[in-house]
Amino acid sequence: ENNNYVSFWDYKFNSQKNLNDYIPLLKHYEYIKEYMDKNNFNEKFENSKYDYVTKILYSIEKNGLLKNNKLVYTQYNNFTSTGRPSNRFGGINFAALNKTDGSRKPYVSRFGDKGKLVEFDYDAYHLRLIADVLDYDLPTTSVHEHFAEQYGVTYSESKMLSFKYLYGGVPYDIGKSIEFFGKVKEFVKKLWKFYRTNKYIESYIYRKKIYSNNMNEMNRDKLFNYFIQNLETERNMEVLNNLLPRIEKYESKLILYSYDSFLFDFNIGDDLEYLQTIKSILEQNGKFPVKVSWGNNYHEMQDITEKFAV
DNA sequence: GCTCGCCGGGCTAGTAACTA
DNA sequence: TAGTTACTAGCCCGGCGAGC
Repeated sequence: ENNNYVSFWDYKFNSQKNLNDYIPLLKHYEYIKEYMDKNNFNEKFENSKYDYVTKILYSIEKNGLLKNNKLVYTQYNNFTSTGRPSNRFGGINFAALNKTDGSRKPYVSRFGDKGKLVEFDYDAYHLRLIADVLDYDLPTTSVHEHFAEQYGVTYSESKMLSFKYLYGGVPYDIGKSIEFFGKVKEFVKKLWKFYRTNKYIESYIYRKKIYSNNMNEMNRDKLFNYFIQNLETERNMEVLNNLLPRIEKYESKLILYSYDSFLFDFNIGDDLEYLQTIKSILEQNGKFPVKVSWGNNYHEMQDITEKFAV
């Protein structure tokens, strides 16, 4: 938000009571008025799906993560402009935990030597999501290797190029030579045309309307980014809505949701059956393959995907 | 009552993390 | 290409006291 006093107080004095003793009421008025003026509140909010989105995110929040012998909690905000929940609490942005500098090391299992942290990561998630929308068959093996062969480059270069094409636009020659990106290009074009004509688009699963009068400086690639992040979030919520009731009876807990990955605090007593149930539901009959890793802490995770090979 | 200068809050822009 | 949160630097400007 533009009114910086809110973020300032939240950052410096988030536990301070009686804020009205310090902040004039008119400052609150300025903040709320500015927000109301900028946003369209005329549309009635009728999408009941969001009731369970809130419940799902709460069911993750309440489990907490064990850090330095005490539980720390996260807080999800699912009303972001992209629809993708942000996640922070107590000065930590959990979606931005550094992977290499040891920031993740203090997070361990609450079950001690009878527990492990287990992470399920979707392989090339956005590429597979959009392939599903386009009804295009991608291989169940590594997507980035598949495109590396078509581009004639290495695995890491292929990953970089696919991201570039997906979010920065598909070049003419790539659209012509690689069928998948040709279809992506066509889809992005149609989506943009619909948005320009109708002044909104709908999210793919919940049919939530995204209105142009609530968006700043929209362009074709940005719109596609919004569409795909909404798709990712809505599909994840559908999957979690299916998964959570099935794993309620176990001791293990889902403790962190990071867009294409799900972190569980696994009690070894729950056995392989628990992990196989999760993998199977996340993958949806192998349509969205996941990689599995585990470790004694969130920094030192080891790939164990092969242990699940049939 | 006017001017000047200090102080500190308001605000913007930017960086660094991470995600796809 | 898009997003979020945490945090910092530095400029701008208004409040206020001192001095005349």
